[in-house]
Amino acid sequence: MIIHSFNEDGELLPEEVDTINLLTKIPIESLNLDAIAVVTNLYRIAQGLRTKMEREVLSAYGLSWTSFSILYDLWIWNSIETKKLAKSAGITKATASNITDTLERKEFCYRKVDNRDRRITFVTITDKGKRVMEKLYPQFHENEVSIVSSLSVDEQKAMSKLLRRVIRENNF
Amino acid sequence: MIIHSFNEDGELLPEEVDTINLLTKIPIESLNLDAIAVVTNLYRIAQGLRTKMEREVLSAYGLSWTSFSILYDLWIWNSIETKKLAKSAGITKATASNITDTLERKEFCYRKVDNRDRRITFVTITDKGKRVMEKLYPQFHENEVSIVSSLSVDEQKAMSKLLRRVIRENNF
DNA sequence: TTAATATCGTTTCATAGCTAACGATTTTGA
DNA sequence: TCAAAATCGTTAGCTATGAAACGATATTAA
Repeated sequence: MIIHSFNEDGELLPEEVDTINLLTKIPIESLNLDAIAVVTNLYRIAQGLRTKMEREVLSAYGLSWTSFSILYDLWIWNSIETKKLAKSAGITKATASNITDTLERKEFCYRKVDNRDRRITFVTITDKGKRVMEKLYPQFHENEVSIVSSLSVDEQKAMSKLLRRVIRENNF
Repeated sequence: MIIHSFNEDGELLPEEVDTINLLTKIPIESLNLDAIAVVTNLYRIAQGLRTKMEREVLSAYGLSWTSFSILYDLWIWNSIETKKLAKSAGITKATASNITDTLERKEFCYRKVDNRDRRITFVTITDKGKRVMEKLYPQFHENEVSIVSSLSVDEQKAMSKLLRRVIRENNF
């Protein structure tokens, strides 16, 4: 009956119905089903987005989602420290270092130690890297638009507004 | 000035402002800034969510995000085919196979071939696995609730509704 | 100045994750 | 009936990923 009151309008996805049916049988003091719905569905879209982009756009260029996001940052900022690169992509410095290796091997970027502070390494996009992004990004963006096209512009704006609040509150 | 009309209320995150400033200089026929905002912020939360959970909850149990999601599915369904496991977690069968290896080594689950169709392998959670989830899940859920607590219940419901539409339209 | 501390990027090592190929099994179609 | 096709999970070989440790450099404190 929790299901009933929670799914009066048949709004829930089939997986959500299964999950709630089973979770409510498990002895947990307080279960916040709305929070579960937000988190689960949010992550599901992110995962789908990533997989779709890798399959339909990025694989043709031999780029993973994370490699792309690193190259994207380089495209936007031209030259940037490894640390900022890692933070922006939400990965560790170690991973950023590895991915920079890969991108460097493909000649999409190069490294240069900062002379003023020799602990810092600047990563810079090459012309080859720029050409790839100029060809790649329009395709990426097209898919991006397509994925959210089921929402009206107002709904997109409303969604972004809520998402930003979550980002701010959690320092994401 | 695009920025101006787009950020009249100071709503945008600093990274968004940087990105738009630079993207609008790049020659791309049509740029849908609302779509970019939704996709970018959505993924950013998913990444933050995953990292936070791994650091603050899952690492104590030696579980990655994906290992957890597999174990969670087993907890909910008790016994399930490898293929469904992979689909539910949004990973390939190969990865699901690897993670099942790891979980089996920790004695959180075991495999059993289906007698009616010997191509199918059922993965089943063990008592040890269940005990871990009973201890782990409340902590996970607590964080889940905390992360979306900046939204009111109505906002959470509205958000989920929009998210579900995107999932349905994209078959995510 | 010098010693202690902090910061930055890399390396190491384990697991996660993908694609492609494979062996075993079941289903289909002539 | 029986060969061809489809399906399932695993393996092989690769890159991605993070934690921890490390070397080099910079900053701080005495």
